[in-house]
Amino acid sequence: MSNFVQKLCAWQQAHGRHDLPWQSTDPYRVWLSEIMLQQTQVATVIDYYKRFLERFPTISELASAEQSEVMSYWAGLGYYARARNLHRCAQIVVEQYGGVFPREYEDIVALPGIGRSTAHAIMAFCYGAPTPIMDGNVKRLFTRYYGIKGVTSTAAVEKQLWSQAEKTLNEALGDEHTHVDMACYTQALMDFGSLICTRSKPLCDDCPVAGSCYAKTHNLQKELPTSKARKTTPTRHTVMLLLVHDNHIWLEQRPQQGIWSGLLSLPSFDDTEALIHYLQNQGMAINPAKDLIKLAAFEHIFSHFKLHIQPILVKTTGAQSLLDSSSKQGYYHLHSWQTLPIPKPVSTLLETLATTDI
DNA sequence: TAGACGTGGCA
DNA sequence: TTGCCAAGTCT
Repeated sequence: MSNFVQKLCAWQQAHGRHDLPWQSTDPYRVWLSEIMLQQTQVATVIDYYKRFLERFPTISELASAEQSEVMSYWAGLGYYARARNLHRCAQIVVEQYGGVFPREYEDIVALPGIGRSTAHAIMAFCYGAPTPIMDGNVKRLFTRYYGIKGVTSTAAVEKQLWSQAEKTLNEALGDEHTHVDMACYTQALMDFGSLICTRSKPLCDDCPVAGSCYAKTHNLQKELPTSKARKTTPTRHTVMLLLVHDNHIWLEQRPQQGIWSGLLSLPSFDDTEALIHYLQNQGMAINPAKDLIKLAAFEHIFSHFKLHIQPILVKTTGAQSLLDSSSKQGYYHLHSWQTLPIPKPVSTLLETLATTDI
């Protein structure tokens, strides 16, 4: 079943990226790009790569440079151990291999900053070695295509993925009717993961292997790869308006969708900016510096997230809107809202307000 | 082996 | 603003 490999290679030739500045069989260029691309997006790397290569055109020139100068060409890229390892690696290649990048896997993977995947990538691109890579793109593609469940960073799933990658490749290589261009296939895995089998909203309509894809067949594109459990509950922020008029508080009914659906609550906004717009739309002349009184913020815990609530008090003496019984929005007396359907944190807030001197 | 390592894009 | 992730490796 080497169809997968063949289809991906065909896709690569037609739709893949062919103009990246490091695409060649020169180990120095490939190695440098692989290091820069670790956990870093292509768009970010391109300029750094060009500048770096211009200053250090060969491994020997890199090896003989001062570390501080090497670092200066890396500044801003992040993960600076990569640059230190790169420099040290260049010196090792010069000293131990006469300036010629090694060809054997054991030698390559022993170099600083080069792990299993990078070593395989260098060998596939430069030497056409029949060996698979395993990066974020391949993980996403394989978990979906083969329906591999579980968090991909765990040892067990990682092992499965490598094993599947080898199996897939070996089946193609074992088929005497199939020629596998390793550089093309390796680039295909990464381009495909980055351009078609994307994290969110994968372009299954443009996918040549969608017909045999587990995730597509079972409609599990969103569930795969399995995302790891969050450690801390996420925090959302909201700003609540306490619009007070003559011992009355303005309440509105929550939308039917989302939290507290249908309950009465204070007008809520993503930020103060939105709150000001709201007041202006109500025809209120607002001086944000003077009329907006920030009360103490607090947090409300839901099952799946924390809500950070910033209450803002606005006292108005302007014309009073009447309580509209159909929309339920309007001014409620500060001492007669207790029987209304109001969410806990809001009633707590109103309680505080009613017993505070305003 | 889980955590650290940087920065930027995206929802 | 927060969280997640991106051509991973090292300790």
